[in-house]
Amino acid sequence: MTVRMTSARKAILEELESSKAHLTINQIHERLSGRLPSLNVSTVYRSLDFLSQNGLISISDMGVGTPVYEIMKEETHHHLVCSSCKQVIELENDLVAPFFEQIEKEKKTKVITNHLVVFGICLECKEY
Amino acid sequence: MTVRMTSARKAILEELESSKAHLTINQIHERLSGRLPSLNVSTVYRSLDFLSQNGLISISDMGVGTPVYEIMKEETHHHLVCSSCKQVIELENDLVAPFFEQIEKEKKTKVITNHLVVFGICLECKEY
DNA sequence: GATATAATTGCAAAAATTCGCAAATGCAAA
DNA sequence: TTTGCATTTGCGAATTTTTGCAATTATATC
Repeated sequence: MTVRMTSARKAILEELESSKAHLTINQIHERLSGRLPSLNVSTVYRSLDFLSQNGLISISDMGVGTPVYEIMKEETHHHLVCSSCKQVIELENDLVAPFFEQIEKEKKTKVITNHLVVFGICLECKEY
Repeated sequence: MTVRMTSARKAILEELESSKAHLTINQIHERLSGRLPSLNVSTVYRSLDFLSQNGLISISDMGVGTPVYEIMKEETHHHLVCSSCKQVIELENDLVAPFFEQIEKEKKTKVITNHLVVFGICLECKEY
């Protein structure tokens, strides 16, 4: 089983790379349809699945209804999402890394959650 | 807007309560069709959504393809899922609570993630 | 470069999930 | 208990996601 870097996969990676954003399936498909007019949605689904299985992109539920996809760089990054206003707050690696290390130590495992999403209520929403 | 405890919602809660397991939508619908023969799938979807919005159940992606639902008790509980063998390992609250407290302190937020799922590679799978 | 072959894609059909709306049903107030 | 009414449900249709299979296309080998 040899892995192929096909035009669909390459285009998806490039799009995620340049936009540096959380994109939904539809956004990805739309943005690519100019370049690859015959690109089928099912191929987008399968490609995203493949890329995430291989650690090149991350899939996350950010509470917007559908999962969002984003490029994965060396550095992991994590978010707190406000369940009320949907605001996304960054969780610095310094905050998360010690927690992962603790899990690895106590459970003798290797944590590979590259994009942790924690839900909560932000400061502004708490006040009301 | 008054909230109603309807027969569908009650049945779902009871089923999740007694099975104390992570169940998929289909499992829930099947198990309830004896009691509530005319229960429609769309009602199951809507009820699960309602119950999780109101903090009575939790929805989690445990890496099995579809989300799983489970009853929420006072105590939160968390899991480590092995991406390779899909084994589910418990993460004790003592391990997770300090992390959440740290987030709350630094970000002035209230964390309401009642079922944190962290992915990784378990001890057994690491050895191969 | 050309060729062989297994991995990937497009397409159409199936399955899963969501949605609008009229009918049914809990709950509040009498 | 009964009534009034807003919430919820079932149903059918729309939309989204998954799947099987034949055609296409990347890559390894010559």
